[in-house]
Amino acid sequence: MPENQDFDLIDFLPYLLNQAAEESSLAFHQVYKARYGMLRTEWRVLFHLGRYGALTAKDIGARAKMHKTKISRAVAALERRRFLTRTRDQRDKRLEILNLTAAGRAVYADLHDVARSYHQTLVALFPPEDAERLRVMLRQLAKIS
Amino acid sequence: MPENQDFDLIDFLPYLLNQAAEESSLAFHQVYKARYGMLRTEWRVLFHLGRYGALTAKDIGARAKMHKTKISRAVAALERRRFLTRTRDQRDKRLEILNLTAAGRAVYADLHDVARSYHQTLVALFPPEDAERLRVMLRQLAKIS
DNA sequence: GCGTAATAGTTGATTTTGTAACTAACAACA
DNA sequence: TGTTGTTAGTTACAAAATCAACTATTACGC
Repeated sequence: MPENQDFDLIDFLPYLLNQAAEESSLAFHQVYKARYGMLRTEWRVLFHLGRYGALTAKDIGARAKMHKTKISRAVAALERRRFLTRTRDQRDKRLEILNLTAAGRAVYADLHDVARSYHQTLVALFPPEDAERLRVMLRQLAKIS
Repeated sequence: MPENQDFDLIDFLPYLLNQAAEESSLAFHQVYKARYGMLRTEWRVLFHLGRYGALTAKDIGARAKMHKTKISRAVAALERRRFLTRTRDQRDKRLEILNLTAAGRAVYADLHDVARSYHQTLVALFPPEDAERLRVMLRQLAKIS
């Protein structure tokens, strides 16, 4: 059984993904940092709440694959800025239901627009069909269903 | 000019790339952590030295897009474990030429093999042609500055 | 119901990263 | 030559991530 002796670590998929992820995150990261002083964790929490509506920290953790301590601190930071509110679930008092405030939704709308246009410039690097295949493959690798 | 109103942040390319990168790095990360107690920065430095031979910290920074302080600390850690040695360049005494020791090369060979087989299981998720396109697209995304 | 295990979320201690200031060596040029 | 600017690399301090322990609540087995 022939081993592929040509394997080059420079093409190691996790490494390539990392490089592409870091490079492509950079420009957008500048925006939410400069405009709203947010960290990546905070942007992610905001994004999930804006995208899916009311969620608990646990829900966000499951969807975004973020550790609960990161979420806890991000939620606290967003609450301090009045971008979200917490409501104790009366059925299960361990749960906190998180909701964006009007201010939080405005930030979400703004960043959503920036993200869309940035996404489009990235995707324009490739023929539409390839871009679509990339999307599907990345989802598969991320195990998002 | 029609804006694409269907844009869904869940398909935001930097986000997808991040998720895919993290998910796909995980299993390999466990290996170098468990076997050699290495951090990701240390593995990256080792990988570049194993792949390209003698380099300076500056070279590694340019190739891996790592910040010099990360490299400095990773090099110090690898030196403590006797995985590499430093030699002052006599032409330019600011430069330190880094070389893997025999022990370092053995670690590199081991991890290279693990990476290769892991890479192959990942790539096997896709038809060869798609995998190749993925590789090309990721390289392109990694070069955006 | 009672005791034990599991879950949601927070907090504190430790580790790692990021930022900026620093040393030492080289380069450019008057 | 000497002054100024640049580069390689380290270190100190601040920010953030990770890990473990903790509280409060719910679920399960009996």
